[in-house]
Amino acid sequence: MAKALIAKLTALHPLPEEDRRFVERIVGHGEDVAPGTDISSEGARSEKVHVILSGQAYRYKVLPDGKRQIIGYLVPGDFCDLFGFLLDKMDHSIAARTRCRVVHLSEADILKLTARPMLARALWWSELVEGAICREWLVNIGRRPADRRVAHILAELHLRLLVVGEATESSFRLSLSQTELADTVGLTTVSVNRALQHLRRSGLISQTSREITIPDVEALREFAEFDPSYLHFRPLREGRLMETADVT
Amino acid sequence: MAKALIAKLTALHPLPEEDRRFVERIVGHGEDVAPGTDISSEGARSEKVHVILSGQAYRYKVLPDGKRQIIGYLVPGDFCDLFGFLLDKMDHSIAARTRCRVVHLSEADILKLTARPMLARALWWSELVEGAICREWLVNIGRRPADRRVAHILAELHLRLLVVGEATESSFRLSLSQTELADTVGLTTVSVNRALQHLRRSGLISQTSREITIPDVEALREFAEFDPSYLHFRPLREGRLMETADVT
DNA sequence: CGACCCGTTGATTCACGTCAACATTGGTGG
DNA sequence: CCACCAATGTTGACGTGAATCAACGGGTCG
Repeated sequence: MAKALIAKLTALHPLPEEDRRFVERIVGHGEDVAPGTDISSEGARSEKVHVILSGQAYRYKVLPDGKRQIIGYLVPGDFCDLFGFLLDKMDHSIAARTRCRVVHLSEADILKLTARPMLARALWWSELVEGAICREWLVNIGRRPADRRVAHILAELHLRLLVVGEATESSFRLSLSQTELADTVGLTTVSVNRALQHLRRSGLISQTSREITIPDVEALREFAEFDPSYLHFRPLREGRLMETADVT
Repeated sequence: MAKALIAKLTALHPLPEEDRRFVERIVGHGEDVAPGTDISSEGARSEKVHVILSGQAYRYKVLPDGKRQIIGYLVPGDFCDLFGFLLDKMDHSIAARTRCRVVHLSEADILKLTARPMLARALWWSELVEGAICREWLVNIGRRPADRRVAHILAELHLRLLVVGEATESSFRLSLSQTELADTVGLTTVSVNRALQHLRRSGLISQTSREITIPDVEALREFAEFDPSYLHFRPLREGRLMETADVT
């Protein structure tokens, strides 16, 4: 049940068998969260840290007038709310997109986790990558026209899914609705719809229902100005750094 | 010379005298960087971590067509590029806005820093807050009209400056040009200019050259939908957490 | 079968971008 | 001290990309 989490934590570095069993022991089995419900809400001062074991979730904020902005996606292995933990209270909400299996870790659990250099470092890494993605989204929303914006998020999702084995070289299943896509890239559903049509007509993607195929990945990326380096898939560099000490 | 850095690291918690002297020893005196020049460039694989001792800098990316998006501001005490360090290479650039004094820390230095629980925790905290700001910017750019966008960044800058004693309750010096403001909030200079005019005409701000006064802070914040909680100025909660162990 | 969510489309509006000129400021060197 | 220049701020006219509004079709679920 902690498979995804362990996979994530070992993406960086093999995890000592001891750490591995330690994680398994800690996480237990978690509980289910129904699609559409909050895992953690803005303003909450949770005593627990939530970790997604399976399913997908997203971070979001809503404005007074009801507009929503999605500010990140969470996949199995992700920690939801180190925020509520280290920083007073949550500054945004997290909702389950699909049915999710979520574990609640106590402060003590987190303490034990982060006391282990390898695990602590994995947490750091994951946080830095999430920050990098957020910055790239800022560029995407702030400076790109609608069609490139949509192309960019598609290219990102494709690669992220590819890396975890949930996409092929040239196709993937887009699990997001156009509404979610719109709230992610700062457009309306109508604009997203038209942007997708534009991408289809240009032959950059083709679509049957939610299955998206990308005939020429390079072409899509170029159009989207997508440079994958911000995803940092070659995680830690050969660094001696932190090999010995706890950078956490 | 390390004053600002120490101030930052102690914002969370008083730093043991020992840690304090340790920091002072490590940082040395740094070197000057002229305004407008990069402290760290996208794609760089720096062996060093840069820390701003004085002056201001910003993170940014530029698109193929020359458009620029500013994705964060750095103030004295901030670490520039844990990225280049933990994650292979820089995914964005950092430029000095004003003359900056910058120290270069080696891997060994960072190791020594982060080996100290208090300092490591301060790093974590600072990273989390930066992430929170980035997310709020995403909302700002993605979902707010031009005038609110500008109002929001003004409200944020005002508060951030106020906290470090560089603003009064009702006024501050806006050191950013309208061009920089525009690249921050994803608009053009013309739109920023008109948004500012709108704010002036509504009486939400008044301006003499770069000095901005805010007659009614609450009014501005309400208009901007600015809720300061994402800045997390009440840093760590009473948490026993990490009091004893190294969460870093 | 009806209710609802999702995708799609067309007509229209409007916020913001673009372009171009001009004013103002501040710094620099003669 | 003034002349010059570059960067910054301001303004108007105009174009356009995306929002808005509204309607409709298809799939799914109770």
